[in-house]
Amino acid sequence: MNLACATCPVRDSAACSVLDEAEREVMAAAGRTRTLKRGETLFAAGDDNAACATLVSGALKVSATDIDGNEQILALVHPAGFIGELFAPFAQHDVVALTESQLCTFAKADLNRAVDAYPALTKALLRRSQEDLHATRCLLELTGNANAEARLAALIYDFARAASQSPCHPVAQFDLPLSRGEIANMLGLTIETVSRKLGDLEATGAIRRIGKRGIELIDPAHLQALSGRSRE
Amino acid sequence: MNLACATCPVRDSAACSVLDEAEREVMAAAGRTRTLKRGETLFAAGDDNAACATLVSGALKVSATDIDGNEQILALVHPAGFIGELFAPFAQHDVVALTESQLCTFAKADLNRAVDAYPALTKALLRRSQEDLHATRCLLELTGNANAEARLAALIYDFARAASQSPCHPVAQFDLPLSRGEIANMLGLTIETVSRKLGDLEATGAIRRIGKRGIELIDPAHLQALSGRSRE
DNA sequence: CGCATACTTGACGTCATTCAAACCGTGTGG
DNA sequence: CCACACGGTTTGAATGACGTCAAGTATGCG
Repeated sequence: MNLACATCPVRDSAACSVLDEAEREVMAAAGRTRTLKRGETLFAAGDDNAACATLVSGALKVSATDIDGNEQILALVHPAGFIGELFAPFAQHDVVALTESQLCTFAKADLNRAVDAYPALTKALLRRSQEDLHATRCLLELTGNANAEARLAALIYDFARAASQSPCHPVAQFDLPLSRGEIANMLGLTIETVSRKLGDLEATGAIRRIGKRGIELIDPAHLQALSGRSRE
Repeated sequence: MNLACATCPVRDSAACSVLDEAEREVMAAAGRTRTLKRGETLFAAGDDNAACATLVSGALKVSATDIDGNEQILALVHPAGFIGELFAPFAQHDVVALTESQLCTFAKADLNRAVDAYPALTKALLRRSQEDLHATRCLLELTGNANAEARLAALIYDFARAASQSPCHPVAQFDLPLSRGEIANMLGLTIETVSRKLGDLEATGAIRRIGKRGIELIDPAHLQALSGRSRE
């Protein structure tokens, strides 16, 4: 199936938005759309020829699995995000869909050709890569010092902002995109601790839980204070 | 002072190595060399117009400081490494010299011009950025699950490999580039725990301590096993 | 209805932190 | 030369936060 750039929801925000019409058509001819259901993997660590992709809709997780089989979530990918290790011969991590997701995939060789042909694309990918780097460092910062409650507060606050249209204001109510286990894997905690601290946050009036996944922000300022992060 | 690319030790490995002679001369005209003593900062979080730089010799740390003044080391920079957030208006983190270091610095505007003019440079920076991203994710993986001993074992093993010329074989003896406090900040531990676990590693015969900073690898395989990482 | 999966809750154990004191190498001044 | 102070490090004992193990409670699906 061919790409439908004309109706693409991330047409103006993904890396390919910097291309002109002609360039975009060449890319579209090389790419393929793909749909992943929740839990399906785009590629796994060790795969050679792992594809590159732009996420059109849905959400992905980038994760590593250690020798004992414990998963650690290293990053989340939101729509317009780019996946792909252009220069590594083998994939370093697993990439799995968190929800039903649509992607534009490109063979690594094709994308490398595009990078050589279209400098603006390279620059756009560099920009995304630096943003990814920053996001990863923020997560590192969070899991390095903070206690369980602060980690959870920060994650909830981040999700509340990600769920919002406006870049900086959190939305009042949203669904967690991650299961308890995934939250635990992301924050370096256990399922039980996540569950308990969620209970604590609810008891102190910072949030309210709505079903399993739903969260309502009762006291966003308190949450933000707990998370120990003023700006960002 | 102007750049002396002809005698530059990272001439063939830094991002600028992809430039041809003419391009390199233009870059050299825009850049300045700079020397930092241990503890001097290249730029601090919040600086606008923070410079970009290639590290020629020495070592840097990238760190964040939280509200209580706790430092967290997010990355180390080795020679040929590149520093600089091209697209962010303000610096996100602090960058400080760990040892006396030589750098080539460029104003952000100049580097942006170079990126627009030389696609090969952009691609080289993209490659470095993806490598940085991978390194940061490895650190995240380490601090996420592992216990104090495993973190320390992995860090020591990494340093032993970094100190070696050959990419993958650890050197038998080397000096830690970081103080106990910096190790603690990097691994999300306390000084005391680092000190104790170093003692444990010595007691079990994995390493031998030589003075404050020196480390001799007695049983590298044991170290690697402790670190819980088979490949990489 | 019965089973599976995800989540919650409780009791207990453990590892890292905290607080405190001692130690060591180095530089400074008497 | 010695005394002393100072930063970095080591060591010890007690506390506490999070993990582990285990049981119990939804929620959904065949």
